Amino acid sequence: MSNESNVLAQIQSALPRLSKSDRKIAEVVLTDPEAATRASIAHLAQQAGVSEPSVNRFCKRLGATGYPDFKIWLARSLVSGLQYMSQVVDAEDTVDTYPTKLLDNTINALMLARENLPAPAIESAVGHLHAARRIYFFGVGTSAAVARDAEHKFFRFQTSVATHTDPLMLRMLSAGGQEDDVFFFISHTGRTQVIVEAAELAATTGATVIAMTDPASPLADASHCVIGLDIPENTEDYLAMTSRIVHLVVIDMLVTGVTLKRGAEGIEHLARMKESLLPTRLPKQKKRRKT
Amino acid sequence: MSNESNVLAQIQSALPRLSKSDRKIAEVVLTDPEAATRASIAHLAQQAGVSEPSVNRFCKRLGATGYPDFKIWLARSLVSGLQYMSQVVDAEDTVDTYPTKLLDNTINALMLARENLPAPAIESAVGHLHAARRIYFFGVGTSAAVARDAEHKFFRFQTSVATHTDPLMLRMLSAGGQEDDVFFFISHTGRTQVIVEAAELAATTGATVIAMTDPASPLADASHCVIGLDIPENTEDYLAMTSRIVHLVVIDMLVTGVTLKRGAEGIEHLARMKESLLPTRLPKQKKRRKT
DNA sequence: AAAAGAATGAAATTTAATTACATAATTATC
DNA sequence: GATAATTATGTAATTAAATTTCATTCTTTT
Repeated sequence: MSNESNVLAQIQSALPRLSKSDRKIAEVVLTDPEAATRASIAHLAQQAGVSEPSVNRFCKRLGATGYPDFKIWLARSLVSGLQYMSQVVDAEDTVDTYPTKLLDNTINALMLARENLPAPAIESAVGHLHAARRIYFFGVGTSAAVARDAEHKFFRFQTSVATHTDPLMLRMLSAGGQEDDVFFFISHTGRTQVIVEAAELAATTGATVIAMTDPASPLADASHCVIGLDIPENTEDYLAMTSRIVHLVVIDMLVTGVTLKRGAEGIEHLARMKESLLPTRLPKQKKRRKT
Repeated sequence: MSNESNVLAQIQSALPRLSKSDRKIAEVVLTDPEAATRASIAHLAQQAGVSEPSVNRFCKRLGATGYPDFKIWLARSLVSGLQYMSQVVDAEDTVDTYPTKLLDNTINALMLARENLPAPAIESAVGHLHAARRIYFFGVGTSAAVARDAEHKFFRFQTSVATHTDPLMLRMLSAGGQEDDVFFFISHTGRTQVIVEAAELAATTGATVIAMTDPASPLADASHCVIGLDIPENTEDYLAMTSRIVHLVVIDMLVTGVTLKRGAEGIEHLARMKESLLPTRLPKQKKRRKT
């Protein structure tokens, strides 16, 4: 919890966990971070209705060495007009506003993930996936797309991979897990019944169960290896799931990790695969910018 | 006189006009601005071999109210830890480096897209999709996942939607296009033969052809409406396609746009759909506190 | 209901930044 | 080329700001 880039995202995500006065400070900062970078500790304390030491402690808890340092962090995360908080699209939005809102939400989710990357979990997952004889990627709803993407990527290795969304298939395959099998479950909430049940089933077999989900969820409890990501909930936002994007990038990481583990041979294999796609492409024409 | 968003450039250009000690200070700051944001006035003065008031005056001459304010300016002209250039993953990378590289590439691609958002194209696409009686999302390879995601999202409206990857199906369906049909093609390069051919076929029917692709490509030429995105090519990077992520977010935009166009009725419909998912979830457990 | 623990604020302390003033360097003028 | 005027720089004093210490008040736990 101490990466200096993006304090704002950090504060945003920590908000629910904060104490009363810390929350008051956080709110003042989030409301007008720009102003906060200019304010003295006394001014900010007064704004939030708390004491100066509280502000100081707040800063230190976030990882800064003190208030001035915190202001620097703040200034750094106020880049290029990007909105740092999760924004909800509403009926008043137009084509000039909602695309940016969605992009900003996504970028912020990624920046947040960047700060609390579960490197050990990723490393362990890479190890399991590398060693696996057979891999199943399971996800339903929005996560089904992520699972399929993972399948598509891992298919390029010589490991056998499968994805399913049918609850029956899920349960049957999970029950039939074997040593050297890896079951990889994807679920933002970790509370989707079919998925949790399948994971619990798979865990009773000798297979390895990996989950990309909320670490404080039933799915996480049922798994051997948990890739926990700090993603803002944005439940209001039923249209766009930012978590899905983060999940996809994590899949990229896993593929990359496995490729690196396979060494030269693996990298070469991928290069060959890529070459094999060339004939399906038309020749490149001169670039002509269309506005 | 005081452009706070670019102190570094300002210092750089003022360099020749500066006095002896000011120049010394400027050089120290330019050499390692990052460090300067963390240094105290005493430390910086010592580094430059000048007195503290000299540093203070230097800051004021640049337009800041004082040294701490100057540090804020400096911090703002530096961007949060994020690496700006596309980085290539190589064999030397470890679990501590490649995940961040991939994330940075993705974030940068999104930020770039954010700067040149083709709002008119999005608006026009939204109009077509809204009016459509039937929608086909076509993409192959990595873009197939994007197409499927789009299908999954648009399925929630009452419009009929379909995705296919089979070249034969693609061609057949494209040839059979009708007025009120929308063919939506997804391809990063815009040079995938199957896709280009299908688009050209579809364009000969009365249907509307939309493409999310490189604006300077055969696919773009064949389409009625082009959503052109400025995405770094990163061809080296055969593992992770950042373009795919940008495409997914654009799909989110289109879904959002159509929902907004449908007005209250549409939004309500989506809210209902979301509610219908609740019973498939296990109850939420208490959130663990994290320090 | 009591005890332990965490959170908060008042006051004291320390640290950092700024100002005032004196001295040195530079430039302009004769 | 010397001297006055101006500007630049540094030392020391001052002020402002941030931090630590410690006592008190809330929470939480048993």
